Amino acid sequence: MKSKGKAVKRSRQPSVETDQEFQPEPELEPGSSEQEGSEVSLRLGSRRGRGGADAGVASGPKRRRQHSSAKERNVRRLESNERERQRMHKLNNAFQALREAIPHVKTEKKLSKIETLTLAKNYIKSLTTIILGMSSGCLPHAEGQEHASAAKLLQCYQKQLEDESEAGLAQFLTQIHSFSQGS
DNA sequence: TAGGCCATCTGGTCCT
DNA sequence: AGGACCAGATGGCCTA
Repeated sequence: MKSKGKAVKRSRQPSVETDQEFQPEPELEPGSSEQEGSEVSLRLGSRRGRGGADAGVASGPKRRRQHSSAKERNVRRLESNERERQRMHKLNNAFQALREAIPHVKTEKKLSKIETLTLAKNYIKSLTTIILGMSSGCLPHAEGQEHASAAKLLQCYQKQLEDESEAGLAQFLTQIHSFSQGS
Protein backbone atom coordinates (compact mmCIF):
# COMPACT_ATOMS: atom_id res chain seq x y z
CA MET A 1 0.00 0.00 0.00
CA LYS A 2 1.32 3.35 -0.92
CA SER A 3 0.69 5.90 1.71
CA LYS A 4 1.50 9.10 0.04
CA GLY A 5 1.31 12.28 2.01
CA LYS A 6 -1.07 13.94 -0.33
CA ALA A 7 -2.37 16.37 2.20
CA VAL A 8 0.54 18.64 1.48
CA LYS A 9 -0.76 19.33 -1.94
CA ARG A 10 -2.13 22.73 -1.25
CA SER A 11 1.13 24.36 -2.13
CA ARG A 12 -0.17 25.90 -5.30
CA GLN A 13 -3.24 27.42 -3.87
CA PRO A 14 -1.47 30.38 -2.31
CA SER A 15 -0.45 31.45 -5.77
CA VAL A 16 -3.90 32.84 -6.20
CA GLU A 17 -3.66 34.76 -3.01
CA THR A 18 -0.31 36.01 -4.04
CA ASP A 19 -1.94 37.08 -7.19
CA GLN A 20 -4.46 38.96 -5.21
CA GLU A 21 -1.82 40.80 -3.31
CA PHE A 22 -0.13 41.39 -6.54
CA GLN A 23 -3.04 43.11 -8.15
CA PRO A 24 -2.98 46.81 -7.66
CA GLU A 25 -6.66 46.57 -6.73
CA PRO A 26 -9.11 48.65 -8.70
CA GLU A 27 -6.99 50.88 -10.88
CA LEU A 28 -7.13 48.46 -13.76
CA GLU A 29 -6.21 50.23 -16.87
CA PRO A 30 -8.63 49.21 -19.58
CA GLY A 31 -6.84 46.56 -21.54
CA SER A 32 -4.12 45.90 -19.06
CA SER A 33 -6.46 43.69 -17.14
CA GLU A 34 -5.79 40.92 -19.61
CA GLN A 35 -2.46 40.56 -17.96
CA GLU A 36 -4.22 38.93 -15.08
CA GLY A 37 -1.76 36.79 -13.22
CA SER A 38 0.89 37.92 -15.61
CA GLU A 39 3.34 35.49 -14.13
CA VAL A 40 0.93 32.66 -14.69
CA SER A 41 0.02 33.47 -18.22
CA LEU A 42 3.67 33.72 -19.10
CA ARG A 43 4.35 30.38 -17.60
CA LEU A 44 1.44 28.89 -19.50
CA GLY A 45 2.33 30.37 -22.79
CA SER A 46 2.33 27.02 -24.60
CA ARG A 47 -1.02 25.92 -23.37
CA ARG A 48 -3.86 24.99 -25.62
CA GLY A 49 -7.52 24.79 -24.99
CA ARG A 50 -9.47 21.66 -25.70
CA GLY A 51 -9.43 20.68 -29.32
CA GLY A 52 -6.55 23.03 -29.92
CA ALA A 53 -9.00 25.82 -30.47
CA ASP A 54 -6.55 28.26 -29.01
CA ALA A 55 -9.37 30.75 -29.08
CA GLY A 56 -8.31 34.21 -28.19
CA VAL A 57 -4.62 33.81 -28.27
CA ALA A 58 -3.79 33.17 -31.85
CA SER A 59 -6.54 35.28 -33.25
CA GLY A 60 -5.12 38.53 -32.08
CA PRO A 61 -6.03 40.89 -29.31
CA LYS A 62 -9.46 39.52 -28.71
CA ARG A 63 -10.35 40.71 -25.30
CA ARG A 64 -12.33 38.83 -22.77
CA ARG A 65 -15.30 40.34 -21.09
CA GLN A 66 -14.19 42.03 -17.95
CA HIS A 67 -17.34 42.06 -15.92
CA SER A 68 -15.67 41.80 -12.59
CA SER A 69 -12.88 43.12 -10.50
CA ALA A 70 -9.71 41.21 -9.83
CA LYS A 71 -11.03 40.38 -6.43
CA GLU A 72 -14.24 38.91 -7.83
CA ARG A 73 -12.28 36.89 -10.36
CA ASN A 74 -10.14 35.61 -7.56
CA VAL A 75 -13.16 34.52 -5.59
CA ARG A 76 -14.62 32.79 -8.61
CA ARG A 77 -11.35 31.08 -9.33
CA LEU A 78 -11.13 29.77 -5.79
CA GLU A 79 -14.71 28.53 -5.97
CA SER A 80 -13.96 26.93 -9.27
CA ASN A 81 -10.89 25.27 -7.84
CA GLU A 82 -12.95 23.88 -5.00
CA ARG A 83 -15.53 22.50 -7.37
CA GLU A 84 -12.84 20.91 -9.47
CA ARG A 85 -11.33 19.35 -6.37
CA GLN A 86 -14.70 17.93 -5.39
CA ARG A 87 -15.20 16.63 -8.87
CA MET A 88 -11.85 14.89 -8.81
CA HIS A 89 -12.63 13.45 -5.40
CA LYS A 90 -15.84 11.99 -6.77
CA LEU A 91 -13.91 10.57 -9.67
CA ASN A 92 -11.42 9.01 -7.28
CA ASN A 93 -14.23 7.56 -5.20
CA ALA A 94 -15.59 5.97 -8.32
CA PHE A 95 -12.15 4.56 -9.06
CA GLN A 96 -12.00 3.18 -5.55
CA ALA A 97 -15.39 1.53 -5.95
CA LEU A 98 -14.24 0.02 -9.20
CA ARG A 99 -11.06 -1.28 -7.54
CA GLU A 100 -13.16 -3.01 -4.94
CA ALA A 101 -15.44 -4.48 -7.56
CA ILE A 102 -12.76 -6.23 -9.54
CA PRO A 103 -10.78 -9.13 -8.16
CA HIS A 104 -7.04 -8.89 -8.36
CA VAL A 105 -4.17 -10.83 -6.93
CA LYS A 106 -1.92 -8.40 -5.15
CA THR A 107 -4.37 -7.10 -2.63
CA GLU A 108 -1.77 -5.23 -0.60
CA LYS A 109 -0.83 -3.05 -3.52
CA LYS A 110 -3.27 -0.39 -4.52
CA LEU A 111 -4.08 -0.52 -8.20
CA SER A 112 -3.22 2.55 -10.16
CA LYS A 113 -5.94 4.19 -12.18
CA ILE A 114 -4.71 2.83 -15.46
CA GLU A 115 -4.35 -0.63 -13.96
CA THR A 116 -7.86 -0.40 -12.57
CA LEU A 117 -9.33 0.48 -15.93
CA THR A 118 -7.39 -2.19 -17.72
CA LEU A 119 -8.29 -4.88 -15.22
CA ALA A 120 -11.92 -3.83 -15.24
CA LYS A 121 -12.03 -4.07 -18.98
CA ASN A 122 -10.50 -7.54 -18.91
CA TYR A 123 -12.80 -8.58 -16.12
CA ILE A 124 -15.85 -7.51 -18.06
CA LYS A 125 -14.59 -9.33 -21.10
CA SER A 126 -14.01 -12.55 -19.23
CA LEU A 127 -17.35 -12.34 -17.49
CA THR A 128 -18.99 -11.80 -20.82
CA THR A 129 -17.26 -14.84 -22.20
CA ILE A 130 -18.37 -16.92 -19.24
CA ILE A 131 -21.93 -15.74 -19.48
CA LEU A 132 -22.08 -16.32 -23.18
CA GLY A 133 -20.81 -19.84 -22.65
CA MET A 134 -23.24 -20.40 -19.84
CA SER A 135 -26.20 -19.09 -21.72
CA SER A 136 -25.47 -20.73 -25.03
CA GLY A 137 -28.29 -23.09 -24.24
CA CYS A 138 -30.96 -20.47 -23.90
CA LEU A 139 -29.59 -17.90 -26.27
CA PRO A 140 -29.25 -18.47 -29.97
CA HIS A 141 -25.54 -18.19 -30.53
CA ALA A 142 -24.38 -18.11 -34.09
CA GLU A 143 -20.71 -18.68 -34.52
CA GLY A 144 -18.62 -15.61 -34.91
CA GLN A 145 -21.36 -13.38 -33.66
CA GLU A 146 -20.24 -12.61 -30.18
CA HIS A 147 -21.46 -9.06 -30.35
CA ALA A 148 -24.90 -10.12 -31.39
CA SER A 149 -25.01 -12.63 -28.57
CA ALA A 150 -23.73 -10.10 -26.11
CA ALA A 151 -26.44 -7.75 -27.22
CA LYS A 152 -29.04 -10.42 -26.72
CA LEU A 153 -27.56 -11.19 -23.37
CA LEU A 154 -27.84 -7.57 -22.42
CA GLN A 155 -31.46 -7.54 -23.51
CA CYS A 156 -32.02 -10.63 -21.43
CA TYR A 157 -30.40 -8.94 -18.48
CA GLN A 158 -32.46 -5.80 -18.91
CA LYS A 159 -35.60 -7.84 -19.17
CA GLN A 160 -34.73 -9.53 -15.91
CA LEU A 161 -34.43 -6.12 -14.36
CA GLU A 162 -37.79 -5.03 -15.68
CA ASP A 163 -39.65 -8.23 -14.90
CA GLU A 164 -38.36 -9.22 -11.55
CA SER A 165 -36.45 -6.25 -10.31
CA GLU A 166 -33.90 -6.96 -7.58
CA ALA A 167 -34.87 -10.55 -7.00
CA GLY A 168 -34.35 -11.38 -10.62
CA LEU A 169 -31.07 -9.59 -10.68
CA ALA A 170 -29.91 -11.43 -7.59
CA GLN A 171 -30.85 -14.71 -9.16
CA PHE A 172 -29.10 -13.76 -12.35
CA LEU A 173 -25.93 -12.88 -10.48
CA THR A 174 -26.12 -16.03 -8.43
CA GLN A 175 -26.27 -18.07 -11.59
CA ILE A 176 -23.22 -16.33 -12.92
CA HIS A 177 -21.39 -16.75 -9.66
CA SER A 178 -22.12 -20.45 -9.33
CA PHE A 179 -21.20 -20.99 -12.91
CA SER A 180 -17.86 -19.25 -12.54
CA GLN A 181 -17.18 -21.19 -9.33
CA GLY A 182 -17.85 -24.38 -11.12
CA SER A 183 -15.70 -23.67 -14.11
C1' DT B 1 18.29 10.02 -9.42
C1' DA B 2 14.85 8.95 -12.88
C1' DG B 3 10.41 7.71 -13.75
C1' DG B 4 5.67 6.69 -12.38
C1' DC B 5 1.69 8.21 -10.18
C1' DC B 6 -0.97 11.54 -8.26
C1' DA B 7 -3.32 16.06 -6.55
C1' DT B 8 -4.03 20.51 -7.66
C1' DC B 9 -4.36 24.71 -10.35
C1' DT B 10 -5.77 26.82 -14.46
C1' DG B 11 -8.11 28.46 -18.55
C1' DG B 12 -10.68 26.99 -22.61
C1' DT B 13 -14.86 24.82 -24.22
C1' DC B 14 -19.31 22.66 -23.76
C1' DC B 15 -23.80 22.33 -21.76
C1' DT B 16 -27.93 23.72 -19.28
C1' DA C 1 -24.19 33.29 -16.97
C1' DG C 2 -22.40 29.77 -14.46
C1' DG C 3 -21.22 25.08 -13.63
C1' DA C 4 -19.25 20.82 -15.60
C1' DC C 5 -15.85 18.84 -18.18
C1' DC C 6 -11.36 18.54 -20.05
C1' DA C 7 -6.41 18.63 -20.78
C1' DG C 8 -1.91 20.82 -19.96
C1' DA C 9 1.34 22.27 -16.46
C1' DT C 10 3.51 21.84 -12.14
C1' DG C 11 5.41 19.92 -8.17
C1' DG C 12 5.40 16.38 -4.37
C1' DC C 13 5.91 11.60 -2.92
C1' DC C 14 7.46 7.01 -3.64
C1' DT C 15 10.02 3.12 -5.53
C1' DA C 16 13.53 0.75 -8.25
